[in-house]
Amino acid sequence: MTHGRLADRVPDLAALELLLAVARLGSLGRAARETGISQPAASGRIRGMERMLGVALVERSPRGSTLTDAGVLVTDWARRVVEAAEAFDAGAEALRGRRDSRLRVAASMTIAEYLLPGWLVALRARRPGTAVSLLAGNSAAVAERLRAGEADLGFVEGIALPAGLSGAVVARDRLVVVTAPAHPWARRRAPLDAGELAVTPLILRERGSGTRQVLDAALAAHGGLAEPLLELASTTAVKAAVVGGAGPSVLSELAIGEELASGRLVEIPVGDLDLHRALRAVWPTGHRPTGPARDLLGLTRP
Amino acid sequence: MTHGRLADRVPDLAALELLLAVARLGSLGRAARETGISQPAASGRIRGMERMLGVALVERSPRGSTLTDAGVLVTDWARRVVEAAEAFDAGAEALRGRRDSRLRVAASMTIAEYLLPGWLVALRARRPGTAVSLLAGNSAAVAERLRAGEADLGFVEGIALPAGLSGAVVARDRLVVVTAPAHPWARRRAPLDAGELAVTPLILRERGSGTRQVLDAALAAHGGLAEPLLELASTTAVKAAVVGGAGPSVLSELAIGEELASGRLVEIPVGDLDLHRALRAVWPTGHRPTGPARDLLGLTRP
DNA sequence: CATGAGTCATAACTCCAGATTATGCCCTCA
DNA sequence: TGAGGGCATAATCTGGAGTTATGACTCATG
Repeated sequence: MTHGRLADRVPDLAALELLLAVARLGSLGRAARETGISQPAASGRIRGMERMLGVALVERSPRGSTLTDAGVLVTDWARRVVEAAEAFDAGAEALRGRRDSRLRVAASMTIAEYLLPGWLVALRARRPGTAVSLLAGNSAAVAERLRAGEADLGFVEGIALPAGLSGAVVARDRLVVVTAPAHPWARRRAPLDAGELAVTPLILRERGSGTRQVLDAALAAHGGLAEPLLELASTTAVKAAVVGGAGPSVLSELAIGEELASGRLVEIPVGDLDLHRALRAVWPTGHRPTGPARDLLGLTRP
Repeated sequence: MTHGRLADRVPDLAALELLLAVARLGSLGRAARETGISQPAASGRIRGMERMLGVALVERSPRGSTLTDAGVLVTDWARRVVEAAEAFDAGAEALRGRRDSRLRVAASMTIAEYLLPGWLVALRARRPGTAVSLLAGNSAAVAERLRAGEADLGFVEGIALPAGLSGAVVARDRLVVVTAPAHPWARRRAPLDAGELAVTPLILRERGSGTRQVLDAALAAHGGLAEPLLELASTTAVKAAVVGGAGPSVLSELAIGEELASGRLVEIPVGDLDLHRALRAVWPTGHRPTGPARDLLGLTRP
């Protein structure tokens, strides 16, 4: 980390949105109007970004503004930030949503964290104005909500479908054995085998997490999981412990994309074990999703 | 899009960073110290986020603060925003970098847009303080810089290695035929074949883009590309035109992940055409990368 | 050419979000 | 029982970002 806070070196969201608008509309004034500020304010903000970044972003001319070469790149990077912010917003809105929402979703943590916000952004684009409420919990809690009629659609990551529920696979996920790069396993030439994994104490989430259930079931033939090395409350805490070299763990590939790409974590292949798992949308048997629930379901498998 | 600007509904980056610090450190005061503000300021900011989101995020107690259930979710979503901002920051810093940087990188647009920022974040984590400068252009420009000694490492997406350069494949990419969901091709049952693709006018980037070269070469046996329907200057403009229903296009899968997931674009399978392409790191033959260039190269294939 | 409709920049003023310091209460632990 | 860590409230300050008003420039057009 360079010294100096990130916020001092990255323009705020309003400025990034403004830049996207300028790129799209080709004029500071039009972008200003679209974002609801005055033209001088827009001009100033863009100028401020250019000063902050030390690079000219837009070419101003008496008949409009176009992006410079650097501006094109910056705008693309800005778009990623704005997209992440949109996912945040969609998720937060659902979290705030009250009981009377038109679509009440219950989802397991992994799905709520990594997949649902994107789906909600898409739903918002396709069916604007759909009020969504979100409740996150483990598979049992999701099933309970559905059976009690307190949720219209659920998402779970277990192996078996909870009793009384029907479902459809909406995505696949794979559990991955990971260690810090310095761990001895990272230097193995032969893949790990299931027996070794079963006898090794791992860093895991608390009992009841979907990840842990699937893993335990997959290792059943080898005696099941060893007693955990550490039990932590959140996936993030587990990742931090593994990166810190505390020991190996098994995590969803959804959770570790960034860490693998940057080399902070290393994947350890396992020879004789299939750790794929299905992520399912679920609903009470007999109550096929309708209305907004059906819309959302439709989005999850393009 | 809901009315009301995104920036009014998503906390600013400083607040999100603060939240991550609270999650990590378990105390408002410690998080405040780490982020360089006073404890009351931190308390106020968190309170402000909770008011903005309408959800309690942290459980305050006389011996520290821990995240609520909702807080865990929000923190995870916040982390995505912060990571995107870090990529933005790393990219922007490189863009601003001057000639005397320790590592001068030249990259094609696609790589500079989608892959390089992540690599730079990782490089910064592993070799803090490496000054990087970035220059983006097409393959020919990258090759020119390298031969002139004005860049230490290049990244290109062409088919053939430019003369005088050696390289190593660092990633693979696939070109994808896409249309809006309403386009007739989206309702086909049989995959498209190369002959059809070759005679169909497409929406494309301007001549000279790596994507267009690869596509033209792949279709050479079928008479090459038809005259384009539209020629646009940026990938973003192409995407917007396709989403708007102007016609089909062929784009890198790196560029359209979000649009495919949300259903704004539809992938059209092509039966008899392999549109994979290699993304390569390149350097002048005989000058194997050393120092920072070697560090960066090492990061690109974990 | 003169005019009007675009564009963007500059200037003067206002205002509030978010910072600071100072302080108090609460809990825990030695 | 006092010390220390943790959080909240209160009073105050300030700078960034907004606003309106205006001017300069370019271009299409009658």
